[in-house]
Amino acid sequence: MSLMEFCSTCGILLDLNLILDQSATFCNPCFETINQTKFPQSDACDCEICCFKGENFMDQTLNSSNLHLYSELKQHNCSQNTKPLSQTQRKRKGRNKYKTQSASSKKKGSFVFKSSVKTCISIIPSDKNTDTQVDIDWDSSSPCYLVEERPSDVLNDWSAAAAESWSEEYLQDDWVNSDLSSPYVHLDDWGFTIPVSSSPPDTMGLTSSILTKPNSNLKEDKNNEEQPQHRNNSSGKNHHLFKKVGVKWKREQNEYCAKLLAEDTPEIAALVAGQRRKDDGSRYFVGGVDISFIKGNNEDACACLSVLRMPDLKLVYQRMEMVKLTQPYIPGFLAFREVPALEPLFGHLKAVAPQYWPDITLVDGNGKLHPRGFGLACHLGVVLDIPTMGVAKSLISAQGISEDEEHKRLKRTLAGAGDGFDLISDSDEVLGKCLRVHDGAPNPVYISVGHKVSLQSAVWLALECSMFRIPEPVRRADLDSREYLRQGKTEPEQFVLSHDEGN
DNA sequence: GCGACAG
DNA sequence: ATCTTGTCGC
Repeated sequence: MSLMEFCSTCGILLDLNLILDQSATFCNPCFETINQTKFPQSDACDCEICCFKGENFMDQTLNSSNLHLYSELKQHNCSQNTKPLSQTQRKRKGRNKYKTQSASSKKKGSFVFKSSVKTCISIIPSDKNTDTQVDIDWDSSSPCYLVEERPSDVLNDWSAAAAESWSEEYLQDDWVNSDLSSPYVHLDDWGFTIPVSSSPPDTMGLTSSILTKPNSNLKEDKNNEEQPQHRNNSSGKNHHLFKKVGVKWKREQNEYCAKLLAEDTPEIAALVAGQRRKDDGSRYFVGGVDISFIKGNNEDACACLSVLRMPDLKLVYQRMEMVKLTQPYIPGFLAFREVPALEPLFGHLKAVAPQYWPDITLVDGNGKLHPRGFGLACHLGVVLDIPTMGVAKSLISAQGISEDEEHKRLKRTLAGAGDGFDLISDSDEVLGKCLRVHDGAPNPVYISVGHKVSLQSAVWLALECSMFRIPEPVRRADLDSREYLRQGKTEPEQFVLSHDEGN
């Protein structure tokens, strides 16, 4: 049973069998025309409810992946159908993804440019209160430049201010101006190619390619030929800021990685062997950490450490406090954002309730299952020298592992709690396990070694402390820190189970 | 060539 | 990480 679809441009009835790209709702002739068109610049819709209100488009060429932007714009410009589409309507239009994931940031008048140029990382501040939008080319041969693009006619004042502060911060780092050609060469052992030049020419290429691209602004077609030249010459209007943060962070990860222990300590081995759970009443404790955020603010967050007593999963200790996260989230470098916020929680625990010091801590993120084998769980474990393991809710692409068809097929074979399969890197190392942790939760979770624990033990522990899809220690940390924020609390909150209650 | 990549 | 709405299954 096929649905009726009409071309968004000319209105002709479409033959659905001929549409290759399901997100497209254009007939072939219109598609061809559009495909060579640029987004109209400064041609934003002005209707009250439109999510493109106040939006400026860069003169990107339309293609099948950004067609939905064009159809949205077109729809609202023609002043018809100004009501937002219902979810089912959106699904039929194939624009569900766009609506649910991007609409909120679009509303703020933010602008995100996805670089198509290799060898650089582009950053655009999306909102003065939110995280920096980071788009990274993960080609392993890419140098690690963070590039900020802000043509002055596209981004407004607050982003200019944000960019200034970023640039100041960057330039204070000694390594920014250092010669990259020698000190970092050893990183190549891990498969990274490090840029030799101290200025990133490809980035300039990116910039000029934006500025010189012919701009077919629909409203000003007379000026089309002149404008690119003009803008390209007035380079003083544009600011370009660079940072080589990835190089520094990769080096740090490699240094820590040498200290990583992916085997059970005698204590963990004994615990898993059941020697800590005999009827003499001895129990063990499992910690869980997580950080929750307020919508629209990626700096102020609530960090939480929960400790549960096993095997009854009773909460014995918890601390939540507001933290400032100064670093942006960059996939592969999550630890640099979250570890500084999580570390103090363990200091408090030691001071206040050392009797509840966890035998192992579950971390909301990956451990060895990571592009460089050193994710958040490893990082936290090594820094604090405690046993940790990673529990991630979605799969990170790393070392040949990705959510491909084969992976999806394997996931479907998992029938119940305890079922799982190894995640094997392209160099045949088992980096983690895709594991169904509970019968009621068909979605698996990704377990990997953090520090001082083997994968087998980590899997056993994950199963041992799960009542739902997410193992209880991290789940409690997640749920409670979210609730803390929801109630607008700001003062640290601590809970310690008294000795009497405990028995 | 582009996209996708924990939280 | 955050947002919303709808849907499915027990």
